[in-house]
Amino acid sequence: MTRSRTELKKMLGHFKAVVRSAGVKMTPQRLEIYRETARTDDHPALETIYRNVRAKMPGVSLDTVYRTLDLFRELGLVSTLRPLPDRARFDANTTPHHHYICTRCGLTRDFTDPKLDSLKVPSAARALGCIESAHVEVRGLCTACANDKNTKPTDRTRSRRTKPKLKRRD
Amino acid sequence: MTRSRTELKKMLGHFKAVVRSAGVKMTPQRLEIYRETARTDDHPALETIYRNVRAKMPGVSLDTVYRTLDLFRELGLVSTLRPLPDRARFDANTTPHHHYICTRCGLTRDFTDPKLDSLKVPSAARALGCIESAHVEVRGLCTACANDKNTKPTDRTRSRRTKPKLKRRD
DNA sequence: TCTTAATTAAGAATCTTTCTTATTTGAAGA
DNA sequence: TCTTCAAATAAGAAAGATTCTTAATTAAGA
Repeated sequence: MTRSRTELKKMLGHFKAVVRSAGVKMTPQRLEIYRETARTDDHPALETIYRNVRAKMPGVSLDTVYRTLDLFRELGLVSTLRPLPDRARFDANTTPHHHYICTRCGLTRDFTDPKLDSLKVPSAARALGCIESAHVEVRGLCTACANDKNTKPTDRTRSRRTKPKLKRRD
Repeated sequence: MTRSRTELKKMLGHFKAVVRSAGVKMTPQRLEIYRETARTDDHPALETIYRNVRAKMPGVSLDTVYRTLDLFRELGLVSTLRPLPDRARFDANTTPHHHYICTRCGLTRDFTDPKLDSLKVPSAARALGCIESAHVEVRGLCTACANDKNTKPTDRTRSRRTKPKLKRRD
């Protein structure tokens, strides 16, 4: 679903303000990658973004798209439907429950709550198709990560790319 | 968190019943992979399961773990924290909203609902760490997939591995 | 026990993600 | 506007994750 012209303009304005105040450079690549990500509400996969950006800017490298989307995520400009990077995780608990996920180390814990279990799926969702399951996903910084800056990431074999520190202003 | 012996025994019973009624073979590899997945509620990544299974059965191949967990998912014995296979998807909408995800084609749609937006995070979740966000994830078969058995998967470049059809009994 | 289709191991192939290096460039200050 | 330089980029290599191919093994029904 394509976003309206006015909505897109508003988002682009916000994008530019965030980039400026974060003290990172505004490049044509970043502008185009943001524009493409914001163009629709389809939640495009990275490969789709890459393909569409290249149609306009043939020289853009795949690595730039990875780096840029990761930067956008740090700046809060985009979110990902799962913590990136992470792998699929498996859950043998087939009873209704919900998840708490640490955005830093990937720790994933079940929690239950009677009120949430009987959660009503609104008609806006039911209109999209049949419902198989509904659960709440809570994200945050787990206690261990909050306490210890050096906690080892859980269940993650690959280390994060080293990035230059963001110079935050104001 | 290790599951209690009684709970594990109950889950193993369920596992065996499902395998039998689905008409698929019970193999030592499957039993061990299930046992390992059900042993804790840590939501292990595939690589963790593989490592632990190999400690007991050194010959098991990585491919078998992939195939087996995918089978378990089809049988409803395990769920994954994201539809498998899929890639990270990006979302430039930074306002509160929720997601509907089609388990077949990966279609991902936003929906909003005032009641869900003001969703209270229960203390069971708050005990695990600080809260950055909370949203509802609804899964099901989207209208297009329900209508058309040949809908093309959205935004997925790789085709699923061809699998033998499950012979369902009863 | 015998038979056979399902399942597996092994390794190759493919795809995804990250890293290294050399080059280019945005933007702040002269 | 010009200069400067840290930040950002392209290109390709490397590493890692996932799937496929093939041949051998095996679970489970006859």
